[in-house]
Amino acid sequence: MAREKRPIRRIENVAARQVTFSKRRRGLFKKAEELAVLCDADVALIVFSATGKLSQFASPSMNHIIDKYSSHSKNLGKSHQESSIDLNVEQSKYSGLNEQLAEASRGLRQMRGEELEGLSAAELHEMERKLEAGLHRVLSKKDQLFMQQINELQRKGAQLEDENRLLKKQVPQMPTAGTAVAADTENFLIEDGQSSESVMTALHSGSSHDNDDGSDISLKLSMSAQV
Amino acid sequence: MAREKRPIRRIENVAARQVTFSKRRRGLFKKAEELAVLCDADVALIVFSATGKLSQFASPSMNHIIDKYSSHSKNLGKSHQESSIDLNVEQSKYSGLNEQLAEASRGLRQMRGEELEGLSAAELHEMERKLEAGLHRVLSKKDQLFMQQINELQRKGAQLEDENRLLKKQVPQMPTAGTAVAADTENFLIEDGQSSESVMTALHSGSSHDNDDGSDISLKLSMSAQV
DNA sequence: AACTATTCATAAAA
DNA sequence: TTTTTATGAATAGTT
Repeated sequence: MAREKRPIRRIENVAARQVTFSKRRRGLFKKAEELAVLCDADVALIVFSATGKLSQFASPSMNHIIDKYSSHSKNLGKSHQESSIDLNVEQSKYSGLNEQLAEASRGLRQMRGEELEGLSAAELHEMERKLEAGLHRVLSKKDQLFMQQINELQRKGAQLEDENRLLKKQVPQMPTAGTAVAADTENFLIEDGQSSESVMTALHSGSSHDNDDGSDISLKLSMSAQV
Repeated sequence: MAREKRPIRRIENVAARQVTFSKRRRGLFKKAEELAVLCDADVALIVFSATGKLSQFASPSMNHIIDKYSSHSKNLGKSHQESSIDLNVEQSKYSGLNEQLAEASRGLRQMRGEELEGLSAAELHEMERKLEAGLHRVLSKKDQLFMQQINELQRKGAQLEDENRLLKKQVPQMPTAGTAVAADTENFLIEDGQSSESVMTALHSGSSHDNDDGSDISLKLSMSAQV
């Protein structure tokens, strides 16, 4: 794209390669962001230079896209049968709660409709209070289940890590996986004070906006989707 | 880059957006590959179109890069330093959402209080609709984040399992080990038949009679009382 | 890092 | 969608 057309082969000269890398990397990231913005697409770009330095761009977030990617590529995936540790999520718990939520919501909506017609305000208030308390409980329960799920997965992961570490000790030649290099990105904190406070809820309307390929599936589980 | 310079904003016209997406996507992937080849870099590019269609490119392989990325961005944190896999949960996201929830709930509750005093029903209805939509969005987001979290943990767990399996093969004293399947992750699918019916919400009052557990029951009681 | 001469990418139109 | 074409961008080689 300039003085001469460069054949697309590995640039042997190290200095030249480095310079080209800098220039093209900038261009690539710029284009990636433009695509995301212009076309409302989810984009994730990860680049490691030959020297191991990381650059990244992600449209909603790297985690979001990697998750989406994982789900997308293997929905019919295998099930780690060899492992004694089960990493599957029990969905049944959630679906049950979601049904309750839907039902409660229906009730609430109905109640409100009646309210406009003119029943005793105090009476309605009491009913509403009860309903809300119920919903609150259900939602709290849902959060709790989510947190339980996460905690359990973390526990199992830690367990696997321990086992892993032990195994590595027994295999001297085994190289460790990750190369440590620079670092950056966003990172995580873990605290734990689960929510609290009030609650609420809701779900969505019947129109199933079907994607042709339902890539977004994962977030539909609970209650709905479009953010 | 052509007849006219286009501002980098979301293209509202759907057809135009689609056309631009096709063109730019091709260009972006081409550039990504060129960078990988010319500069001997590891590159991973994942793109989901607005309609959910996936496109991807990865230099050595998607799994390789995602793993490398995971190791790289990991823990500035505690434990698990030996492992390249980060099992920490990002919690900060939730706290922000919970604040929003609390605020929205406050608004809703307040609004209901006013309703009893007698403002225009239509007006109130509109306000309620808006508030509910907002709550809906926040809750959906929350669920989404939870699911993301769980997906990621599962993915990482699966990764550890794979690594584990590999290690076991190399340890004579430890017989078991399955056939190693290449590949990656897991996942569970959530089918979706999403509810339907719109809904909504409620929040609570201060009294926390925490769920001992009979949340379902009490909820159903209040509902039936209502109906 | 800055500067061009070129090639490339692409917006609009078909 | 793909092609065409006029034009804006990206960048290879140079300074």
